[in-house]
Amino acid sequence: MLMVLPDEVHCLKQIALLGGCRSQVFASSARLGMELATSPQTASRRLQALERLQLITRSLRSDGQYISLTLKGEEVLLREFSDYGRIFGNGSARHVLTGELISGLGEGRYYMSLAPYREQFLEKLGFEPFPGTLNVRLDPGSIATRKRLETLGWISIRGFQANERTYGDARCLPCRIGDHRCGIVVPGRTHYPEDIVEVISPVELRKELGLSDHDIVRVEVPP
Amino acid sequence: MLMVLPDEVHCLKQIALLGGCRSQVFASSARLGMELATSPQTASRRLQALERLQLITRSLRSDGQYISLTLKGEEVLLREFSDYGRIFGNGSARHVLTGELISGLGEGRYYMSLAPYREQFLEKLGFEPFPGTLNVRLDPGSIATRKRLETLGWISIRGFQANERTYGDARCLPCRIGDHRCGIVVPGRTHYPEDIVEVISPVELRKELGLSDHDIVRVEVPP
DNA sequence: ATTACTAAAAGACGAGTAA
DNA sequence: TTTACTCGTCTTTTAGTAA
Repeated sequence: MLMVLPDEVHCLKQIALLGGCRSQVFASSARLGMELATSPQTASRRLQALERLQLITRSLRSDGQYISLTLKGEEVLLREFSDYGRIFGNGSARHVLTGELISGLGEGRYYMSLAPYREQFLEKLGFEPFPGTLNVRLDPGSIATRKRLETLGWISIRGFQANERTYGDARCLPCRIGDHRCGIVVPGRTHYPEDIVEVISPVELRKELGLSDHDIVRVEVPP
Repeated sequence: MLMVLPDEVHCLKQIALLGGCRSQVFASSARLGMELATSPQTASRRLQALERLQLITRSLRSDGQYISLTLKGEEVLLREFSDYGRIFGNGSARHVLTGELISGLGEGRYYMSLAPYREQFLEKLGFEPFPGTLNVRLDPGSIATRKRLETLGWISIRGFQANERTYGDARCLPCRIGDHRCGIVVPGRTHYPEDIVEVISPVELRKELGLSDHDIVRVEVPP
């Protein structure tokens, strides 16, 4: 687990605020120094540090530099956002994700069949998951909403060891599809594609709702 | 405009995460030092600094201290939250505030009658406000939602000078009550009670919706 | 104008101590 | 155990310089 200093997070945030999340942003150290209330030298050093931490990428010009956040950098900020979300409560806002049903690789089915996971879902979500997951590729417009979900109350699922293998941690967010209580499941540390969510439920949703590939699915949070 | 260092914000955030926003939290410098990855001495110095900035209040015991955030401290954090909200987009989530209609002090009516304000509302919101505001005292459950609104796209209203007086800045968030497009208005710098929102609209809502004091009002964001 | 380096100045850090 | 000092050390900052 790498340590990012508050000063560095602050710098990263300013870059993101300038638009460094969506695209690269042109900014000189002098300008960044203004925003951070430091000297250009310090701002420059911050950028070097962030680059070394692989939180940003840069391309230098003679009159400034193009900066953009890496995925890793965005994750650092997302974690901050999540902290603040917890501080200020998650309100009663309703989040709706829409996307198209796709077929996964069958990995979900495998993991959902493992007793240590099943037991935790039963205990923490209140239902035993059907062995299989519903994979949804989000509409572009739902991706921002997906990021917002990070601030909500995820239930953590602990990993375990078995057969000389390690099964990782995961987390789960209660949700609903139609009238069915479900859960969005995200595997622990790995970097998961941001436009895909994997949903479990007590029943086989595909059959229950008569869904097939490319159908539009609507996931609502909270349930 | 006071300057709060990133290290100090970080410390403030940890206190809030421990529950310092809702009530006072018992924490020793040693414990805080653990969370902040610093020595107890540094954590202690941070607390002293935050107290001097009036961002927290403390009461010392022989075996630790009770800490709680002040309103000012919470505002600092809220501003951070708002920054992150802007970075990660504001999603398509729907926020609903409910509360009881109360009668204001007539100040809203006065301010809404001033041409420089009226013109800005027309330009930026798309309507000329009825000269008067609807004051709503939020249900306790809506207060967290109200805080969440801070991360959304507020429209800024500039103040002006007239008759040897200064009229302050304000900001406004488009919303709706029933089928009427409205706006939540918050005066600039002053400390506004967190459980009250002031709503403007192109029409006299009290008459239009047949409302009177103590009626329940439902404000939806976005419109 | 920029970035990045070096070196002097400033400031923060944490061990030790007292209450 | 605490908090909050002091003090020596070390890190960070910024001014200055070069590219």
